[in-house]
Amino acid sequence: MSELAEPKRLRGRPRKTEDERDDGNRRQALIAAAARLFHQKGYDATSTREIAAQVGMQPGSPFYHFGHKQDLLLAVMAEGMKQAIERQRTACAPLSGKDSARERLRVLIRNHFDVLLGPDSDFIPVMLYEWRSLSAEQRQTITQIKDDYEAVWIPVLQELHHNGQLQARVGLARLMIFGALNWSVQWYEPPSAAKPAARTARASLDDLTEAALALFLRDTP
Amino acid sequence: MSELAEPKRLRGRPRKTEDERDDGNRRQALIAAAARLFHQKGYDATSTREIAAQVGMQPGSPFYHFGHKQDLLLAVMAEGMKQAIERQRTACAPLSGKDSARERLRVLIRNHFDVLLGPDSDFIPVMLYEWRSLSAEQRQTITQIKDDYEAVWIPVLQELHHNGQLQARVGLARLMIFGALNWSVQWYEPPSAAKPAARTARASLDDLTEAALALFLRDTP
DNA sequence: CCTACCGATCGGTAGG
DNA sequence: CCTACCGATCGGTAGG
Repeated sequence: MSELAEPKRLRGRPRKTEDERDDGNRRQALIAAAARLFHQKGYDATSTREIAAQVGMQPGSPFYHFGHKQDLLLAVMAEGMKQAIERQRTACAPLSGKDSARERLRVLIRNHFDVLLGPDSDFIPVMLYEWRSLSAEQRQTITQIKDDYEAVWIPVLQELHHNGQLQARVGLARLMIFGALNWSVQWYEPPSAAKPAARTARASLDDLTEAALALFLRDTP
Repeated sequence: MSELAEPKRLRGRPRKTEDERDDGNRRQALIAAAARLFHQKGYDATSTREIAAQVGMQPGSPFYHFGHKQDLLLAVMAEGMKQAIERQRTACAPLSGKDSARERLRVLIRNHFDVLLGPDSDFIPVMLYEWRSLSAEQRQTITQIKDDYEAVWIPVLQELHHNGQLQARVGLARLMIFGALNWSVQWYEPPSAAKPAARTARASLDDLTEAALALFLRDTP
């Protein structure tokens, strides 16, 4: 009785129903698992077998979806940038022409920290730290998407530069600002309620954002 | 005649003379070769065989000097930090109590860029980007040395904070400043006379230093 | 997507 | 430090 009444199968291979075809589904699962493992252990230290095991596949099966391990890495990065651009667009949507350049930068930085350190934040760190493992053409592909992402920042930084709130040359300032933000992947630990006896008060992503603004920008005149 | 008159052997295995024992010599050669390769291709993508070949050893011979590949990685990082601390001390030596905090920070940043991007700059990038490949104890070892290096920065940043030249909390400011500087490893290309038709005017390490100061510090009142 | 498999490479070791 | 070697693992493939 209970067996027949059980609507969900918690073990074994998932059923493939008519309206829930695998299609890109398994592919997406591979990308997500790869992102997690590449982030945790690095690209070279992760075997395609581990990725397969994480999604319940056999060792050779990832190569049905991706010809080479490198293609999986590219897919992780492309998916991550796609999401990052989408989230950036959403974050900027409420902004109007009335918002100051400082406020617009705040929104961009806050969203960037979220993409780097928030939930589902395996993809972009992989992109930042596994660049070396891409082929030359693959780098071109990602560079184009990354340029799209950064393009939104440039007019904001230029306005701040003209304001006098940002002193350094805009080109170098952009590189250093992204460095300061991206490096947080190396040291940031989210404030956890689980570890109440943490040594130091952990900063929130809002704290990081305010600190970054205070570091980079002069007070508005 | 000419053979007997030839004092140097340019080919073959180097002679081991009485007063030129190998001792740490070969060990140092392994560390230097490992630093170069780890920097170029990453730790996991570099085989101990390649390192051996670079110094003219047989595939198994590095393990006479280092029990494990990981120990070689630790040695690269420790050697790099030792040199970095030494260079930082030398750079700071000419400073006197009369120098402003801004000037002291300038010296620290300029030296840091040199350690990251100047000649013989394979070691520190390896330390920054291969942290993940260390064991827990190894990380402790390096963390201690790194704390020594950063300790010199803290009073300088504190003074700038009290001055009002540095606005952000000193702790977060330090992390973000190091991020901005360390990230340069990812994008910096030295200005090369060899490539006169370079697309953009390449920045020198002095340029980077000034840009960093302009980005982080307010004008002295 | 699984089964069954291959060639290559890798970290590491024994014994001198 | 070399010689000779081993077990393990890995990316990738043929064939269904």
